[in-house]
Amino acid sequence: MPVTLKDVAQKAGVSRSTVSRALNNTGRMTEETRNHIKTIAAEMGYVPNFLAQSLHETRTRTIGVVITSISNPFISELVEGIEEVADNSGYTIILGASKFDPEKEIKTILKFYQRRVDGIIVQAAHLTNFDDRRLESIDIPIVLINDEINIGTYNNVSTDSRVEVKKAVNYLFSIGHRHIGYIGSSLRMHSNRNRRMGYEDAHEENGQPINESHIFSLPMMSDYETGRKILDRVLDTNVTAVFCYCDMIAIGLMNACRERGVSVPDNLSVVGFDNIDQASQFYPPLTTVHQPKFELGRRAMRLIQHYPSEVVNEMLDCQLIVRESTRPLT
Amino acid sequence: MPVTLKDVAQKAGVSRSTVSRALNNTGRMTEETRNHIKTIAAEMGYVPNFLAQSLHETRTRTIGVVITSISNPFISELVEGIEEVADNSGYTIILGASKFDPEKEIKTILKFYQRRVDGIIVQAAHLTNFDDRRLESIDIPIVLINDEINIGTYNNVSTDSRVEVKKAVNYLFSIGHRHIGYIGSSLRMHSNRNRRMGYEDAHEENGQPINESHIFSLPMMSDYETGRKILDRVLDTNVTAVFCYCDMIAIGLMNACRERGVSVPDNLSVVGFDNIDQASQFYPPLTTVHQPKFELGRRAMRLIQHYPSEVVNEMLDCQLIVRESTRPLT
DNA sequence: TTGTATGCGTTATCAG
DNA sequence: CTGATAACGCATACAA
Repeated sequence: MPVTLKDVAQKAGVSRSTVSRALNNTGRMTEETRNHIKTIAAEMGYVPNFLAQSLHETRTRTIGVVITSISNPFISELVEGIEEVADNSGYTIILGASKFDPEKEIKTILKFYQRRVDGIIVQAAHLTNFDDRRLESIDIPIVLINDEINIGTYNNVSTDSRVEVKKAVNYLFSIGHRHIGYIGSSLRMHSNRNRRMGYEDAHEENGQPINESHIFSLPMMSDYETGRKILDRVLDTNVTAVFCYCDMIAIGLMNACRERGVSVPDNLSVVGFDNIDQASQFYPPLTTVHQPKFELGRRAMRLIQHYPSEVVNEMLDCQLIVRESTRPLT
Repeated sequence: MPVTLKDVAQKAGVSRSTVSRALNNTGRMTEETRNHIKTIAAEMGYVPNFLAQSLHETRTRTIGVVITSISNPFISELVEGIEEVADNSGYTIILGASKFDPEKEIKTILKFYQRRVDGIIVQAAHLTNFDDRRLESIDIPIVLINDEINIGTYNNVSTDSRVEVKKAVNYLFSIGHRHIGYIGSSLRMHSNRNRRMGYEDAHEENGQPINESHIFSLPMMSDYETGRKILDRVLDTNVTAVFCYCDMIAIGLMNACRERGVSVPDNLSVVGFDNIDQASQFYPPLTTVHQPKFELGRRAMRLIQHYPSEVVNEMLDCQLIVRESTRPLT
């Protein structure tokens, strides 16, 4: 059993309140008593019970972070950003993985609420899928990251993926491609839809018709496998370039290309999304849309700390990073 | 302010204890009252305060996880394993990043202790670097992961990297290599030393002398950059194969090779350690030692739950995965 | 079957 | 300057 205030008080021959005041440098007392008490507390290895403090202060300096899976590199960078800001201001984060299960997501949020976290950050939210009454009673700060559906209902720190994808596809048009594929991830309903709309926007801007048969997706958990498995179908069409929902899909696809003897970028240009570390380490280095992952996490955490009275939607800019997986169509 | 037991009690016209019993299905009462109370509680959106419960039960169902950096893929898989087991048994994990700073590591452990976590899992521990008296008072379960120095003092779930590296280097000898380099990471003092000893063991087993000039390292944070930057020095020697401390170093090195026109594996065989996802997605697919990352995390968590009375050191087996970054020397 | 009292560990208020 | 007391929210032993 840990040493309590009471234990220290007994040993020091004073009351608990005096010990508390001595240790917190509050109240008035001779430096002598204060130091005496501090010494005894240190000797006994006293460490204040954070639970008791939290219960009293009705705040926990804890932030709940709901993610789909921590082993996704995009997400782990996000979490790193959150953790950094949290740690710098005396907060601690608790983690919960939803595994893409909306019900699990709600459960995790409720679990965090039960733990009386001071705020919740949710990545990949399905919050309004169910008009779930269970969430109504939750009156703590909630910030979503890269949410594409709950805008206006919840605070959101995000990138405008529709616009960013449009830019990326526009780039493909600008270097001469006319038949461009879209490879999505049917598991991420909302963000996938938005990115696809960006793909369509670009076609419209360029006066190009959309060919439904150039839009691909598989309901797979593994992004690498999604990219890898889809190549067959892509090659059945006349696309000369593809935009992929995320870098991992792009990488899976490019690996399948190598196995099939399809050269990237000579036979097929590939664009990803996210700019995970791996994108630049791969060969050919992947042309992709850089998402400021670290900064998304940091902003989300700051938003929790300075919680706005009105719902806000912070938009962060992305950057198209042109590397070697794309080339002009000659 | 969240609804409390008292609020529900008032509305239901009973005492707090009755509400508590009704909700916890303890005590004896008519199903009618019980349901009545449950209904009211639900209507009011009552969610028990976990802090108060924890304070009462003197346990928090919380596990502190100390890591160096969550964005390292090896570590994020570890955490995923921990989280899975934790979640399945009603535990929640809190995260703290040490950034390779031993002092920060200690601080994080103390922070977790202050939060009265039920256990602490530490990756990359420097626990006995300082004979730090601050840790003496901590009497909660601690399990280290892949610790190479505190064996016997703390519980440890690990792989035997010395033996595993020896096997990997033996493999290189077995396919004809005689001049084998070792590329380390001087920031990971203990594990680096152990892996290097495995490298030396293999030389001894094969009756080969150790050439100190074949042992390389840089004090860099980025593993990719370490691998990339070290190639020049490697090429100044006559090594035909290198073992790398981890996959990320191997990948950085192989990228530098491509830029220099050095073919892997034709001109240089490369072996990594960890078998992160990226190892199989890279080209050439990396020959590496598979560490059971997920399982390490799971075992660590289980060890916390069934805490042994005597210090234990659980060893998990690795597997050499031969892929295409190595080839026999002809 | 239900209510009262107590304790978990801390801090703040209020007397002394 | 310091000590007793209440309060944070809950669960349980005990009393009714």
